[in-house]
Amino acid sequence: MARTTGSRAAITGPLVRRAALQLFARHGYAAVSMRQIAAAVGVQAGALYAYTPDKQALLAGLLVEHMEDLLSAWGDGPDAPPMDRLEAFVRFHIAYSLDHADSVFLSYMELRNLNPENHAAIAALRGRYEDALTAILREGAAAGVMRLADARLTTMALIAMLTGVTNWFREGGRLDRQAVADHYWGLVRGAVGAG
Amino acid sequence: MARTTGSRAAITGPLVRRAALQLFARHGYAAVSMRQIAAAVGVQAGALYAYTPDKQALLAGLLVEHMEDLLSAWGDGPDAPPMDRLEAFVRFHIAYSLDHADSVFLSYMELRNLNPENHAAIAALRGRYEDALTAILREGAAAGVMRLADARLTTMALIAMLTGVTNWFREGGRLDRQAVADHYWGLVRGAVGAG
DNA sequence: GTCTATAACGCGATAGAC
DNA sequence: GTCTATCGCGTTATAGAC
Repeated sequence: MARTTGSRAAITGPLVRRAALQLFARHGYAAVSMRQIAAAVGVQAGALYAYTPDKQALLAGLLVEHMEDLLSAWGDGPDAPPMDRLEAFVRFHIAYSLDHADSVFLSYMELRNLNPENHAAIAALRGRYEDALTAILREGAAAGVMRLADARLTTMALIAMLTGVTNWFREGGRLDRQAVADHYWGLVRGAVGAG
Repeated sequence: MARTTGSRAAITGPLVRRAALQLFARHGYAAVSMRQIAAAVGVQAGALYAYTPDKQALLAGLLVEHMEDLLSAWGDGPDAPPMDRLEAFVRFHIAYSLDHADSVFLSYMELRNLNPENHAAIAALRGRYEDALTAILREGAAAGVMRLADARLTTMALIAMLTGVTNWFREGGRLDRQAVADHYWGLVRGAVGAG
């Protein structure tokens, strides 16, 4: 068994990523310096380069990690009726977005700071997530329980609507999470012609 | 009549703002240097300070200008029936967002780079725009032609959905602007219970 | 694995000539 | 109004000690 006493790599690594995520989301990738990240973790700037080859790889790693976590968290039940699956998707997407607001915001805002390869990788992962909703919508339309003019457009529209909850929702505000999710589900149900 | 021959202030000023808007939208405020903006305009960096006291005032000016233009472009017809006004809002918002994609993106992404006073000014202008939609929804609900659980939540949800069109719409793609607007209007109609 | 020190460069902003 | 030149500082990234 390897001796790790005295080494803090196992905890410093995640700390670096957590600090970078928070700072990037709050101030923007370009506005955050490696020194700020290091200070948040409690190490010197040079030490960060033991955990990432450079600043952009740090960002790309955060976004890949986020998309993979999102995809694995969405556990669809492919045998359930389409309306049940749609409701589950709506409630899942809202809850996940609110629980991971920093990651969600970052993965919408900082795509432009990725090089082409990293950008393509993230876009592909996002496409798989969108496909999950599109599949539900197509099944619902085929089963006659939803009325859709265009499944792909509806996918993009609904995801934008649901993700937008992060722009205004505040814990302890007029509506709690349950009420917000209920209201969004009502809007979605109407939008897919199942009001 | 003042002599202006030899002075290019009248054209350089707008050029500076146009270049800054494009670069800020493309790369992010923090990632763009005054030297880059100057190069895009064709002057030296120092010359920019004849048009703005500093970099942040340049950003704030762009955002105020955008919100004021948006508000004045939305010419509501308060006497029309609520469903007609809602349809007009949907089509206006989509068209305006696609026509001013850089400004729209910037005013969502770079609020955090404003100081508190500038931030409050922009938020107030945005609130007035949101109020316009909320008013339409409340009238529709009162008239019994819309069914809404919560007018303010619906406002935020619909604006996020409509603005999201800028994330995926591409000129010359599968759907043209007219088709996109028609489909979004169908979604909105269903969402407000008037499907 | 983390430190100090530093290389190499770009930044926002200003001063003063024209 | 625009230029050149410059100040003072911050940046990413690396080198080498421990």
